[in-house]
Amino acid sequence: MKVKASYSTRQRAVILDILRQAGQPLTAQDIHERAMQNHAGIGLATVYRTLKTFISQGDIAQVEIPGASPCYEPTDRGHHHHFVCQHCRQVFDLQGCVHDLHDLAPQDFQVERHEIVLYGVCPDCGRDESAHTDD
Amino acid sequence: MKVKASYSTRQRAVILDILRQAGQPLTAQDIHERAMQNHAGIGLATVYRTLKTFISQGDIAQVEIPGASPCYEPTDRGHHHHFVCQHCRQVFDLQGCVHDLHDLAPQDFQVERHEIVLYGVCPDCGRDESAHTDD
DNA sequence: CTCAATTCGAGAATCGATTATCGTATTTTG
DNA sequence: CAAAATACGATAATCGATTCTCGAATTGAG
Repeated sequence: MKVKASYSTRQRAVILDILRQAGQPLTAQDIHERAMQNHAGIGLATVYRTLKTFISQGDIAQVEIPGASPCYEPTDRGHHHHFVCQHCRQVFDLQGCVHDLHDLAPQDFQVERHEIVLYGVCPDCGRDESAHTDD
Repeated sequence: MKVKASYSTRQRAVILDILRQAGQPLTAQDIHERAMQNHAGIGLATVYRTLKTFISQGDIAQVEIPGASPCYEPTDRGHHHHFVCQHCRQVFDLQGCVHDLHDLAPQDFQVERHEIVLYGVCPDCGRDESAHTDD
């Protein structure tokens, strides 16, 4: 059973690059839009196909955030968590973690991993907010 | 603008009761199934309609968990978090919380709330697992 | 360069969750 | 109990995310 060959294409390079440059998780839509801007002509289907390929190769991970669309990010960023801006819906990476986290579960639960998501207002939107006082 | 009246119906009582008895967040499907068992004849549409009503009244809250279907739970349980069993996909309530959590975000982010989700194996599935050693 | 393998693009199709539709049934009010 | 307001049930429709389809284009080996 030989592993199916994998061609290196412009599209794949672009998508991986976008994700690496981003510094924050992006949705498939985000990636698609940026790909269209930077280098015209990448179909949404291709974005999904490519993400899938990279995910199975372990280069990219899907990030699911309650209240946000599924995002994708490179796997080389180590353990970290996320912040979701309730204004612009963007997802940001956070550094660090907290301990004692697994103690939240009773003894008879085996905890294998955890997710932490902070919600609030990002710096950009915070600036707007103080000006508008809207929402 | 008067607030729309709200009739008290068998269906609403049943749904709220199911949710209160459950002790853990349930999906709309879960609720529907249990409602069918306990008291025949509650449509899925009614489940959603009723959840929506209760949510707007503040009696029920929707719980979104990455990797799980949207769940619903009574709001009278105070601040708590959740555990998702990677085997049976059930969502459990956890008591307690951790501090220093909001420090994860840089100063210029306004943190308003947070979510913590632990993933692992629940007691029931852990028992099975040790017997089968499968998965 | 040539050919076979692989990938692409655009749009249709699918999927799970949720909402809308509409005729019927139930709850309130008096 | 009668009438009006509200809710129900079954199913079709919708929604966002993702996958599939298939003819055209690109890539890698020789």
